[in-house]
Amino acid sequence: MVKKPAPDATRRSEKSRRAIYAAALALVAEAGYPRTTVEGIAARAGVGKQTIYRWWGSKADVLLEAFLDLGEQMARTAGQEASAVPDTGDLAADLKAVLRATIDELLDPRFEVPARSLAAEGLVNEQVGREFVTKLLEPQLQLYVDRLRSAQATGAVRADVDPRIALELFVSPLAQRWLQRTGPISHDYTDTLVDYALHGIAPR
Amino acid sequence: MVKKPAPDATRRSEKSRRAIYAAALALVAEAGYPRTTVEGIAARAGVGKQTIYRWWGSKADVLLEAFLDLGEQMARTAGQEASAVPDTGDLAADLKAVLRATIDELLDPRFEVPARSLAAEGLVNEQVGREFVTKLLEPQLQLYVDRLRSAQATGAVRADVDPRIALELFVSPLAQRWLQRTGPISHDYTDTLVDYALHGIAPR
Amino acid sequence: MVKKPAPDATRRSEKSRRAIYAAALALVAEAGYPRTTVEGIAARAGVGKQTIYRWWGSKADVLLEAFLDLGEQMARTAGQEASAVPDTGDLAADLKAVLRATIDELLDPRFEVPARSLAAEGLVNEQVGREFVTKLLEPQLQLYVDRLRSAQATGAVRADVDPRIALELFVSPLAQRWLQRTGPISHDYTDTLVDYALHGIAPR
Amino acid sequence: MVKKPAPDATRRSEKSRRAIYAAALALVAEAGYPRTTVEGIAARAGVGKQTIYRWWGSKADVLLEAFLDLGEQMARTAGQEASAVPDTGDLAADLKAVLRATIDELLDPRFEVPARSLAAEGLVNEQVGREFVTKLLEPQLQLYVDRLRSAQATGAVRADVDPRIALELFVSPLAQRWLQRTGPISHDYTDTLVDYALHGIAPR
DNA sequence: ACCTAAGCGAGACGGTACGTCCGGTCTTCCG
DNA sequence: CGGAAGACCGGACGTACCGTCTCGCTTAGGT
Repeated sequence: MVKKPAPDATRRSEKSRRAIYAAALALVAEAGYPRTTVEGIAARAGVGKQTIYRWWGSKADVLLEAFLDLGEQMARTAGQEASAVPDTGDLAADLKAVLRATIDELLDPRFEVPARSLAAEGLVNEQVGREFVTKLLEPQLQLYVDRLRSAQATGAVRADVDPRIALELFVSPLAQRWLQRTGPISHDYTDTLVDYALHGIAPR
Repeated sequence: MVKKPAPDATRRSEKSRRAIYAAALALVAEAGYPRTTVEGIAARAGVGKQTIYRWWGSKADVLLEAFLDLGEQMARTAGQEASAVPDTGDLAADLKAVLRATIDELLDPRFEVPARSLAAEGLVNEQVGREFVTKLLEPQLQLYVDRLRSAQATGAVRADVDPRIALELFVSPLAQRWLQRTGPISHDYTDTLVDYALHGIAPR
Repeated sequence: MVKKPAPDATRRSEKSRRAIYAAALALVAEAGYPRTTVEGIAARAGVGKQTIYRWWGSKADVLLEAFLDLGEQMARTAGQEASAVPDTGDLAADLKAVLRATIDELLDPRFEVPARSLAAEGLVNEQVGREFVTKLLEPQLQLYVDRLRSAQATGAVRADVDPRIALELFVSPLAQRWLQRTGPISHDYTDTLVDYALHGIAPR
Repeated sequence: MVKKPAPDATRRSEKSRRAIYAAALALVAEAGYPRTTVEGIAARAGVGKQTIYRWWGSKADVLLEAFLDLGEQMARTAGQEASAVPDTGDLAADLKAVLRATIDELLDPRFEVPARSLAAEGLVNEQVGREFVTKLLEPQLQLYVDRLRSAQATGAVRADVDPRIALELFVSPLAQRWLQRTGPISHDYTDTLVDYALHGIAPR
């Protein structure tokens, strides 16, 4: 197998990298993913196409990193409070609060278009999908795992429940409604999901 | 606004339509969605490109109809038993059975590649997404709604539960694991989902 | 060799034929030859494409016949005086008069565009070229042959001169200037040509 | 008016340019002008279509330049003897010699097909026509003007004759017979033309 | 007066080429 | 030597026409 003689990352232009991220996000937001082109990103960033191909393998790669970078920036700006599900002792309340915040984020157009675009690419392009899940989705889900384990310690969740599966009861429905537009998403909706998930739909 | 003078559908070539469906599905299965081209479909179907553009607006449109057609054919071939969730009186068993069958279908490569491709396109292209949901997804989900309502009548599900939301507790997690590859899917997994959904994760 | 089962000319629609001629000439005049299409002619004439292909082999054929027809109509309208070079006894004057009239015709846009188009097609398409020459050009040139022969009888032209070649001395220069735009054409110019042709450019 | 941001000619690929010329001439010679396509030229030259459209505006433009280039090459190869009409003092002999050589060239298929094609295009497309005349035809004709002027100096041609018109007496007939196939072309024919042109067709 | 076979308008069809766009590579020159 | 610029080969796009092929529908004669 022939491999490119990997470029020297220490000499990489930070300015170009940032310009490319900005251009990629802007173009996706303005024109949508399919009408965003590598050529367009290069032109908008004032960068040669080769500079993009030198450091990334495809449009999807660029956007993925740009989006990760955006996430980091936002996290740094907003402070650290979001890096965990709160633990007030009231599991239902904690989950509802986080899901309400998630809804607000999902509806923020700065996130929506690139996130949706990456998710779409990830469905079809396994490599992008894996990275998307590993770097973006799974870390978020792990926070729920942590909170559920803590709830198991206090007896708020049965000990024989698998937290990684349990979290899907309320996270996946929201994800599907948002991604596939299978239904409206609202604070009431996620509240209901939490209630159903905690106590089931069968008579108690 | 300029509109094309809609072609005369009565003179449409049935042979071409079927050949196009077959070619589209075959190419998507072989090469994947992004490497499937309108030109390729036309060539494989032995059809002029214009014949595709005359009746469909895009690659996604063609594939959507081809997939719908495939579904109808399968349904016709397989008989009608699949058009409803079974109702043996044991809700948990019925749901588990249907979800196990769904898993088998999701892993059938004849379905997997085009379904995934259409779903991906639907994330990003709202029009395709709406049609995908309306024509394919929602009719399936409605079958669960029916079964849950029947369960409410027998008291197996609480009367105050919204069936359209309740079904997402077990359907959406499976959908997400399959679409986004966020985890393995197995019969055990869906059995667990049904148990959690029916009785909740909190202590009873 | 397979031959089409020649259509029955007796049942041919005269109305369609005339409409096609008119449409062809109009389109060539408006849009130029290369942008005139069989489809366009058919649409403009309110005729099916097959009706054109049934009776003609190509766009050039249609235009050629349309132009011949136009010529006949003009001739019929204008009377018969133009079907011969006048013979007043003064050869130089007769030739100059005819050439002046020819210039006026060449500059009439109703003739110019289709004539030029047909000539162009004829350069490259031998079949069209032959027909163009045989049916249009040669009959015109024959009139000069007749006049020159008459001049030979009166001694105004040497007996050993070949009239078919001699006429080219004044006709071909005009034709070339008009067709290839190699120079301006005017009454003075053709007068000069006649003088040079009659008496040569060498000292007498 | 929107204008393309003119490409940088200094970075143009000489190899591609030559390959395109060669392919264009070969295809025109083999298949004729109307069956020569930009796509075909690109494929034969091993070049992207865009490389053609970047530097030329149309098939005719390409062929015109290819033909000019061919002319230059031939001239460079053959030496400079052809860049003037010979001047032995015997005007009739000089003209006859040049016209005989011209006939040989006109019948050389390497010249015939592209020249005829360009001429045809030039009849209908004024821009091509102007360039064809300016760059190819007029420089050739100018050589006759020079020779005729020299003849006027020696008294072999009358001083009041316009050489630019006079040359058409023998050049245009040949041109027309060749282009429009209005008659056979031979050495005898051009000899006759020169005789008629010099001394006229009227009795001396 | 009816039948039937043709021409006819219409336009869908399998194709070819158009001129444009963009992907990914390669080359040139600048800092 | 990284980067900007952009020419290059390739290949798909969506459109325009080509010439062929049905469709019904007139519209004749021939019976």
